[in-house]
Amino acid sequence: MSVAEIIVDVPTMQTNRPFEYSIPDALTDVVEPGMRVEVPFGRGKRKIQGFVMKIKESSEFQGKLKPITRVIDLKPVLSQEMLDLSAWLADRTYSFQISCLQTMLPSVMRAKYKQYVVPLVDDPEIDELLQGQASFEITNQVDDETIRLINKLRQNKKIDIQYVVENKAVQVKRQAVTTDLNIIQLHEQKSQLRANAKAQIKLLEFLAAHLQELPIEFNVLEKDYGISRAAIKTAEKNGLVKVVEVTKLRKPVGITPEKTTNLALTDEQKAAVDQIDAAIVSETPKTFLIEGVTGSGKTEVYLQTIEKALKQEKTALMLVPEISLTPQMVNRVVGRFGDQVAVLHSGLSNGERYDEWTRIENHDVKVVVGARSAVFAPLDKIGLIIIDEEHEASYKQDDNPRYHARDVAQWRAKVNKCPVVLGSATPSLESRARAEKGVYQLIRMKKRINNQTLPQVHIVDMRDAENSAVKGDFSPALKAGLQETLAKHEQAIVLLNRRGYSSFMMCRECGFVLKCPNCDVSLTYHKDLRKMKCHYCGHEEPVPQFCPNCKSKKIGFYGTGTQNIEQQLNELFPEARVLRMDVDTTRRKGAHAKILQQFGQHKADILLGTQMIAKGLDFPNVTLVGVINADTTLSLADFRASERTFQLLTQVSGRAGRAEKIGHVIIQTYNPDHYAIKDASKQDYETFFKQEMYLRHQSNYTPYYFTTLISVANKDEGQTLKQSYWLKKQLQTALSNDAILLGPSPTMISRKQNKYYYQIIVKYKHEPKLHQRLLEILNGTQADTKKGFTIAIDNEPQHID
DNA sequence: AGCACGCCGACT
DNA sequence: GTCGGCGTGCTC
Repeated sequence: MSVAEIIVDVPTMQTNRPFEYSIPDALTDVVEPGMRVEVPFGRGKRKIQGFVMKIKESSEFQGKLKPITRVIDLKPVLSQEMLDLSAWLADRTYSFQISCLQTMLPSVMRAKYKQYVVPLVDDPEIDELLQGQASFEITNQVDDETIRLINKLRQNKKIDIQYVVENKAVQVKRQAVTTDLNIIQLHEQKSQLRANAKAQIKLLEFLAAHLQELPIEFNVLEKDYGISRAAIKTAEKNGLVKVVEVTKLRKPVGITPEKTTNLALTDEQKAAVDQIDAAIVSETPKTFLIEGVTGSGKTEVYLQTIEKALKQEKTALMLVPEISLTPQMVNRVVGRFGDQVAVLHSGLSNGERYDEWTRIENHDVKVVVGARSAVFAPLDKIGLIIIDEEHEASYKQDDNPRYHARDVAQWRAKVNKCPVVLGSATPSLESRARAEKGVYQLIRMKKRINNQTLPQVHIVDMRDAENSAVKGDFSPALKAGLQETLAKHEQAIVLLNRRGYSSFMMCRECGFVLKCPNCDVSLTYHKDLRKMKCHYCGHEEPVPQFCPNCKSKKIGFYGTGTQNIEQQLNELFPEARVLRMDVDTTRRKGAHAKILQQFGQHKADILLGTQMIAKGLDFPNVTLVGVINADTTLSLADFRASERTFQLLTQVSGRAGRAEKIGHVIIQTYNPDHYAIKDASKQDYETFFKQEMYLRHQSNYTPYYFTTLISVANKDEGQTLKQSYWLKKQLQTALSNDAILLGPSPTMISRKQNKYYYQIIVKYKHEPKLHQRLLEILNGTQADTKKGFTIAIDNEPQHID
């Protein structure tokens, strides 16, 4: 009898390993690795879902193996590649393998557990509970008293509890018509019908004409061809047709764009395509980094290399940040590859997402475009993986499993023997540094296609007298720029750089920002303590009354909202139509795309928004981009602050004047001399890279050091601190003297949902014992998790807050 | 997660 | 003495 190794759906540290089950005779040859099965688990009668990882002939287990009770899938839902990936991912992200397996599948495929009370004897108490029903479902809304009653009844063997594992994924089934008759038989049958059987004749004619497309759904026949249900039923009764059920995949609505063909390539594009094509053909799993200025035509390179992969009978995966997954972007890919493309974006309903997943799994598509989680698309024989805007922080998932899509892509590339292409105008420091070391192959694209000129960038020094005298947030220069743009009936984008809700202190006189003396990051204000604090080392100092640099009293907290700016715009330009795009106006599904569409159709003159308007949009009529406060990201208490600022400003500047009109960019800042702002205004990535690398080196940050962040949360602050210090000690004993251990320090919002948060940061170069120790810590603190401790380990965090 | 086992306090 | 609190440990 064969045995299956199964990862069970119990997300705890102690069950984070395979459990063995016997495969009953009836299921031999049915159970395969990658299938989901139902198994009994624990002492009770509880049944849970599990993933079959491996099948073997015998077991070492001392004890009696329980049998698999049921298979949930007819065929495996995960390939061997994905099963292997789940193990690697769990280890790397310090998460449960079951969570990794679950995240690879569409959310509707997550098991749903139900419990029912089934009566065993007649009893008045049971009757009251059942209310005349045959069974009673125990949901989490059942009150404690009823639970107690149920427990009592169970102990007295008066009732039983039945566990049901449900698969939520439901495909829409529709009735359809088909026939066994061939075309000649259909014509024979038709001739035998009475002349007044009009509907029957029409049906048979229709079938004869559409034999290739059978089965055809009832509702299509009814709506598009006027053939009634009654007519079909009659034909079925006479044995002319058959009625079958088809599973209809919900194809997300979308207008199929015009078919496009390859564009002519510039020399730079051609060189890029050639290098990548060569790697596709030779099946070399290396990583390319395309550093291409905005407008250098990266997308065309992606499209033509995807085409190459398809020509090699391979598939392709293209990842794009969620916010740039706009119709514009999608249409470019769908326009080139038509219905061979599946798009996975957040706008899909769970059902639609599942259906797209099924289409990929069935090999109905060859190209997948999607955001972060699309990296788990069930594609076979991948020939190319592209990650556009590779520097985007959203490629890292910020809850468990905390994976980075880039790492997963590279893992899959190795298995599939295919290249990975990372593309960005502003690569992340990590990636660019790896290219420097020759780990990645660097491809630079310095020229904009059609020799488009770069926009003219004006940096406005907000410390100047004429600017600091202004009441609102608009400098005279920006006001004049907007005025002029409106007069020419062109459009403008106004960016409010607002990230997080940290409040830091800045002097409006000299631009000085209060920083930590040890960590070189800005101090943030902690309301509860009324003090300025550092997130890294925990250093704290009182709130200054005057600027430590210039002694001015104009030092204060910094931060403005989009609504406030919108109001100012309305007052300054009452005739202008302003569209606001921020978290409030884009909460509804599809709202984001709708706003952009409206703006594209020139239904507004000014688009006002936060980061989300900076990404990959192409509006030819936009000739002015204004940045209200370039410094906000700069002053974040995060070592990536300069990098983020540079990226944002470069991206947003690229939005202006993409057509024949010259673009203008106006950047308002209190730090006009800061390298991130200066370099961004010149779109000079290389200079920025060198400067930033120097500073990262000075202060021991990524990419010179690896970072791991360990955070603890608990309702009791004292307990949290105690736990944090214990953790620090545990880490210390595993680390060499070269590692840097920071904290524990409270997080930016040290209290969230009545829980206190503390974090420890480990910076290291080579610590072979660290990984093992972190796993031990997770195991050792398992019991504490039950007591309300949340311990999270984040490998290479994207932001530290 | 659930469930059992087991060791302490407050009740018939 | 026993009922039941929840703290601890195991589940193939």
